[in-house]
Amino acid sequence: MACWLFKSEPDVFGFDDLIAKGAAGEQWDGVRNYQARNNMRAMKVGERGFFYHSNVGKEVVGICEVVAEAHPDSTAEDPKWECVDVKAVARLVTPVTLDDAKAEPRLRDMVLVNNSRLSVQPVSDAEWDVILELAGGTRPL
DNA sequence: GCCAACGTTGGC
DNA sequence: GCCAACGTTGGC
Repeated sequence: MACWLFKSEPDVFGFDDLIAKGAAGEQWDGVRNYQARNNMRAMKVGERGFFYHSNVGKEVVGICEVVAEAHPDSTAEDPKWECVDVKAVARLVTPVTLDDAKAEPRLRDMVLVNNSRLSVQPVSDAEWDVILELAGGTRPL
């Protein structure tokens, strides 16, 4: 199973906002970037992703799970823009900051470290495990 | 608030 | 199809 990373500004839509949506989750709308859209098209129900807070915090705070595969983004005028639905599943015990990720040699090639502008990113299995290790694991919502 | 990096647009 | 101009993102 592939792993992912979703970026959002907590001022606009943070992890707590996703938690508030409950088990039904929420569509990850607003993406207007082909690379990010293509990443969402590749997602399968049940795959998990990190939830990263950009600008404010600059840290990975939780884990979410895909509950609906890519479909047209209802907030877009052009149906070429698609999005998946995700729900929150767990918090990280300790958020992992961008600085933490940059300081970790095993995350040298992580997209988060190298391409800060991509809002939906693939994460390798190895990177996934390293982030969880740095986070000290997860705790239930 | 600034600016670098990146992606998209549109003129040629 | 190239590339300059422009807009946006996000770290600092």
